[in-house]
Amino acid sequence: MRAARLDHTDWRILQVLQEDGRITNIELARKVGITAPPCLRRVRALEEAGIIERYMAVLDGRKLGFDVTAFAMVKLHSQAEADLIAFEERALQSPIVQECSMLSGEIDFLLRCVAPDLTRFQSFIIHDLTAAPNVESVKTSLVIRTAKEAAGLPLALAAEDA
Amino acid sequence: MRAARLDHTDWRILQVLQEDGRITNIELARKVGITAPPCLRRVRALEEAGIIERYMAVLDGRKLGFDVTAFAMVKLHSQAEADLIAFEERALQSPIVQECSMLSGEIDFLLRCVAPDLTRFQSFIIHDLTAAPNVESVKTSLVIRTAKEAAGLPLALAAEDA
DNA sequence: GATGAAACACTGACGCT
DNA sequence: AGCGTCAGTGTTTCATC
Repeated sequence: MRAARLDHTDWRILQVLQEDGRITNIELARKVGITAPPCLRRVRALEEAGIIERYMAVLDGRKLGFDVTAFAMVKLHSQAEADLIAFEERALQSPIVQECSMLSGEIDFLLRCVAPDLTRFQSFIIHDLTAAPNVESVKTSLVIRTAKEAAGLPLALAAEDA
Repeated sequence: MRAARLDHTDWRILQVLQEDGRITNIELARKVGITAPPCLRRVRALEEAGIIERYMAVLDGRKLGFDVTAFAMVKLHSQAEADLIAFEERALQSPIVQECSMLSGEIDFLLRCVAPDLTRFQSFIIHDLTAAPNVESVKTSLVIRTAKEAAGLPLALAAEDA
């Protein structure tokens, strides 16, 4: 589903809400140059359309004891659709998997993983990934540091027509 | 910096706010079983401590015209700290780079990229990445589908002591 | 898109346990 | 230390133009 055409105000609303999801509607309205009621109507419409999927608090994993972030690159033996889906569903079972992307090319899946310690991560890799059916190989890389973490979409790149 | 010890209520607050960053304080308080004022005090403390980094709206990239998501795996010639930092800073210049992680192992950097189309993505890879100093190789993989996108931390894994 | 009004939420001060 | 009650202020949200 593609959205109805967005105007400049909508883009600015999205930009601001992506930066600060808890901004009050009044301040948001002020920032985009309209008054509160139409601003709220626009936000609701963007939510309805699924353009705004949800709002979330971004937490600091390190401060909460998630000392390990890692990527797992998975190759499967079979790339038949049913087999891809089967693997995906299995990967999603684990709370350790934060993000699961199906890729084109040599690697079939890239998993972003978070764990409290290496032991838990390793046991996930061995018992849940390597041991899963159809898995040919799993290569893991620990994240040493993350410079920019899921910062949000670069809306300026797509808002040129508004 | 490590945070002060969190109790069960704090963990539930984090869990709820990660799910719904725009929940009203009153409803949040109700969900975690206390009244609004102490609940708000806890939230503010969690923000102060940097445990809650920020709040954001999660947007649907596809509906906004970001048809391409891809990962770029970069190897450098030199892994000296200054060279790693130099590359990182350069990568962060581009709005296309959504996430930039320094890795251990063969691959030095993994970049999560978003672009409106393949042309823009390709031009980024060629002009900004491959042409950058110290870059040995860049391998890219397009994301065919994302099953679970940066869903947030699996707080249950770390909250066992509270 | 703006105005005004009513319902609701936020957030301070204070007392309690 | 931390929770709860109360009350003033600001915000959300609806009807209306």
